Amino acid sequence: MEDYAVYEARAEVVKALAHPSRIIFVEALAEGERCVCELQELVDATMPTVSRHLAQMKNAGIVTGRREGNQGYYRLLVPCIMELFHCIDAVRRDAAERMAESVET
Amino acid sequence: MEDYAVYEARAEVVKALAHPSRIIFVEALAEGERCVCELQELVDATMPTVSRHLAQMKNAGIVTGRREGNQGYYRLLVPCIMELFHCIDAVRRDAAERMAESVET
DNA sequence: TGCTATTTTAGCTAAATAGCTAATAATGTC
DNA sequence: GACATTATTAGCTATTTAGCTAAAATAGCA
Repeated sequence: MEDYAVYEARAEVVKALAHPSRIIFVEALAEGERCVCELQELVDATMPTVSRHLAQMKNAGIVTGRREGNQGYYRLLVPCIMELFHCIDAVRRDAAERMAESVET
Repeated sequence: MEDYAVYEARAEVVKALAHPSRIIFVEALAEGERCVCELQELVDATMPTVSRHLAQMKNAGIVTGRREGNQGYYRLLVPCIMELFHCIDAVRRDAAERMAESVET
């Protein structure tokens, strides 16, 4: 309760990952820099929507953007975020196992 | 785009962590099982609100709950989630450094 | 300058999330 | 059974988030 700001800050970063499209972007950016147009092709959304997602991720400090010519490029600032997804996939597998068990029981 | 469901599922788990109170609960539960009343004391919210947060986390497969007497106990199912917070704190430190640099420059 | 391509911002609406109070369950005790 | 305690669920309102279209930047090129 005392340094609640720390938890709010953490939540901001987590929120910046809490959307299917943004997770897809992180996964793509983990392999290297991508331009906005490439990222758009990965999801079913308009360019403005993609741009806003990227802005949110940038604001949270997850990615950084640069401009080259008339197109924008983004790259992942924190590769360790990929480990999170491995962890999450483990969570999901565990949940699936518990479901299976409870059916048996 | 083809197995979009995987990304939606991941997003559900991430969303279940995307709130200051829920992050506080995860941190507390990382140290061991806690009853609902103990968790409530950690945050500024009513019992129903705490209960809903815990239900969401349970639904996402992050925690599991049991009843003993007339009080409920929860425990963390996936300790690796704590690594996420270390990663996030690193993200925040990096962001702070970049801020400092951009001021100098 | 005028035109095109790419990205971002503005302004709006619809949907999701978070919180409360009140009501209901579930247990334990007298 | 009556009552107290703890937790959950229901029903509601306020805030936040996500998406779109339209408009505005930004950069390249004729």
